[in-house]
Amino acid sequence: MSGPQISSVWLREPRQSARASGRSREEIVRATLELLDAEGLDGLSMRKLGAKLSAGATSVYWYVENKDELLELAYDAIWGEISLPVPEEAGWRETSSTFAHSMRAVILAHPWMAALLGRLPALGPNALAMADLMRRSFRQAGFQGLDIDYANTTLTAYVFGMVIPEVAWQQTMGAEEIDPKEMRETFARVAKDFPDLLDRLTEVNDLPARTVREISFDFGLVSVLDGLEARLHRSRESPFSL
Amino acid sequence: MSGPQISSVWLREPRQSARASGRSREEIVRATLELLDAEGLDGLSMRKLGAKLSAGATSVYWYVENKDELLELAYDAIWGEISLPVPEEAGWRETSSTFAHSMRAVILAHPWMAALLGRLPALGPNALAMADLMRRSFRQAGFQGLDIDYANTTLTAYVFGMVIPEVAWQQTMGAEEIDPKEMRETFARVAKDFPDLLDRLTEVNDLPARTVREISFDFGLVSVLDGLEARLHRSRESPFSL
DNA sequence: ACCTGAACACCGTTCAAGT
DNA sequence: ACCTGAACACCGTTCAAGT
Repeated sequence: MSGPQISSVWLREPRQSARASGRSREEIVRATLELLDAEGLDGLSMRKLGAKLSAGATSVYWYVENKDELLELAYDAIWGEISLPVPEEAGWRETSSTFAHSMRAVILAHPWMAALLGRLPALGPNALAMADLMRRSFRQAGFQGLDIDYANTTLTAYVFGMVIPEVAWQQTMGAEEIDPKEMRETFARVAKDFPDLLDRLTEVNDLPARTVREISFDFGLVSVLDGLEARLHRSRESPFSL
Repeated sequence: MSGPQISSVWLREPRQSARASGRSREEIVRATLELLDAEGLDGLSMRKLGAKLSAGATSVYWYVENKDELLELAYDAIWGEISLPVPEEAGWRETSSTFAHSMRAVILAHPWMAALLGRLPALGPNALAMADLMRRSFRQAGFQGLDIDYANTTLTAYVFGMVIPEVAWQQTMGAEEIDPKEMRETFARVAKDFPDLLDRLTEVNDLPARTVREISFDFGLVSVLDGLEARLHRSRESPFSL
């Protein structure tokens, strides 16, 4: 009847009784998010969370099988902060673009998310709603069958892959004020045998790093969308080519 | 003279004396890689590594400032496994494609890499050599100035973003044999309110998951390269448009 | 120059016991 | 139904001390 399953909070019934006398799931998630936002992923421990809830060190284990389940709850809660247009009105390019930018913004605002991206099952209601909407958008664009999924995966991969290093960078820079001039010198020393890398140093004319990252994000996003659009046109010409 | 720096093994002199009487860096890295490949990222601890080197629990701290430095060494060692064509001969599309596929293969072979992608500074010799070669490739393609960097970042982000979830998936599936039929039923239950997501279930006609992931990777890769190429043509027509 | 061991301040998780 | 505390088996890192 039941072999091993993917293990996820969302695949089992909450242990709570109907007439909850204990803590509610929202209460626990709220405390978890506060801890994560304040102290980062390493700052969240079951003991601290217990304390924050004025409970024992291991009380949370009654509500949650393990720490990963807790993170799943927090993870999905954050996806709830993303708001997307109606694809049938906005069109697939604008929907994709809004999706990408707003995902980026939300992750930068909750940097602990970066370490979770792609690592936790995304089966919560908010994640599912997003996935559903994005599929609608790509279907409406003209993709069919598995291509809907591939297009969505491509876009999401791009966003994940851009934002993860961006968070790391933000973290490093935020830690202590780093002198950009000195950083450049250090880099020049390390890269001394790599002429093409050194060229970059002359090319980063003094735009603020944040601006460069935003331009970079847009550059790649437009490329990805252009690439998807090109495929769309090709498959329209010969819909059975693959 | 010296403010705070980015902290990296590659930015300081190795503590070793000229006539090394102790362990060599290679020895330590080799042991680290063995531990990581055998037991994963969580399986690596300073104590276990000490034991593997027939040394005390904290001996490695003489060679390395902290665990992150150790991971930096392992990280760069893996990039050494990637071999790329000469871009001037292969052309930028083939170079990019080889880069992407071989990066993916190497990470899937060393799954612990996934958690490190984009999180550690990539300042080791192998990482720098790769970055240098990819810049050469994109410059030769016709990109100029910061666009060289943007193109490279876009491609790398795509690969990172695709591979991270793939490793997670591989991990889940490898752990215990999961019945695909049952998984599908479970998913149908969770996604019952999302019509477009449910459609996917009918579309994943029984291709093996591994094949689907490979097709998916290629789909996205071609899209990204097409998108970059489109930009290349645009900027050739009006090179000063941006 | 290189290595050790004890010690500090933590972890996640289990489980018997309480109410 | 919900919570507690002790206990287990770990961590990374510091540091005085050894050779």
